[in-house]
Amino acid sequence: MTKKQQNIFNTALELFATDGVDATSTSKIAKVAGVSEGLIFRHFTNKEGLLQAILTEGLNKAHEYFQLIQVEIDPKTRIRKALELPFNILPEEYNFWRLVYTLKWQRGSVQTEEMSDFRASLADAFDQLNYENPSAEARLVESIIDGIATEVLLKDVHPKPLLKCVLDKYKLK
Amino acid sequence: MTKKQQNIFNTALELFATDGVDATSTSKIAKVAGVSEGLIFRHFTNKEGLLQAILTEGLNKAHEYFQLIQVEIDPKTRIRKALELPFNILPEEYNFWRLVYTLKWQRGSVQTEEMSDFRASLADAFDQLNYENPSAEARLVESIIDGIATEVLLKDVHPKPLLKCVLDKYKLK
DNA sequence: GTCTATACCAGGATAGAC
DNA sequence: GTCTATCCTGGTATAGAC
Repeated sequence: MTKKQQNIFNTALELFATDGVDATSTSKIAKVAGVSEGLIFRHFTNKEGLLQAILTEGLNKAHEYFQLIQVEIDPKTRIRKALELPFNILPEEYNFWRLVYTLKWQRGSVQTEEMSDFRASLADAFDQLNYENPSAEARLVESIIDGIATEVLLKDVHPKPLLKCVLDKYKLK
Repeated sequence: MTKKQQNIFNTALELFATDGVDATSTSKIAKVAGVSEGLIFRHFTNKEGLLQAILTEGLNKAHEYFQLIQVEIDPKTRIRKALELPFNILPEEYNFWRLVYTLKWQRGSVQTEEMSDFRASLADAFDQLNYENPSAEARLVESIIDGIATEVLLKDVHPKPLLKCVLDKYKLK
């Protein structure tokens, strides 16, 4: 990736995340990135291509995080690490996740394959701990993660006190 | 509201919710609603006015739900009713809530005034029950509600098993 | 790799007739 | 209250020069 290509990539991510993909024009991306509009299309074919480039790059990284949790053998630790996920989002990753959460509502959730692995490994953990309904528990954890992530990404306050409350509910600590 | 005005209102809500506001053109709304495009502007001034009309109508109804919870005196019942919220969304209301959740990510959450009342009444409930950090608990409940609502609205499965799991965490039954 | 110029179309919005 | 016709802007995308 050349310098200017990176510029396009980064400003597009920023603008897509804050204003939404549809509300972000290629001309604005070019202007903010300090680049000619034509260059966007040279490098990324079209606006959709630019979006896809951003998504695949970010999802690869994200995939690693999820993997790190699934390899955890102790069920309690696995659940705890999952619940800690939204509290460990790095500031550099905010834009990406805001984009992902926005897109959920229009294009359907991005990538379902690795997410179902993640859910399965959570259900397995709850099963080991003899919870009554492991798969429901797994779905609940996912929902809680989503809910807290939303709070973190939108309110921009790092809500450490919340973590204590959640872990408490699961008698982890 | 005349018949056609209602048509515009309803199809706009539907399209806004599924495709997003920006991706929904006034011409498409007109076409689907079986109405001339000009009529939209006669009735709602502009696209933004149409959106606002939809939002204020829906938020008034929503406000009532929240009020119903806040008047509940027993703290346990109040918390339980709050947590039940996402499970009681009516199918007719799906589009509205999908729209609201979408807009969160671009325009900032719609109306913060009545929501902070709601949060305060939750914190108060936790306070009465001698929880360690009532305000954090209140925020957590809100996050859980948001997370589950997302699950309900996007996956379109009514996840009753989840309810049992959540109530369990709060020792409500 | 990058820029300028430009084609082309679609979107929001208005005017005026019925 | 409703429709048709139309204007104008701005958005996506391409061509060709440097």
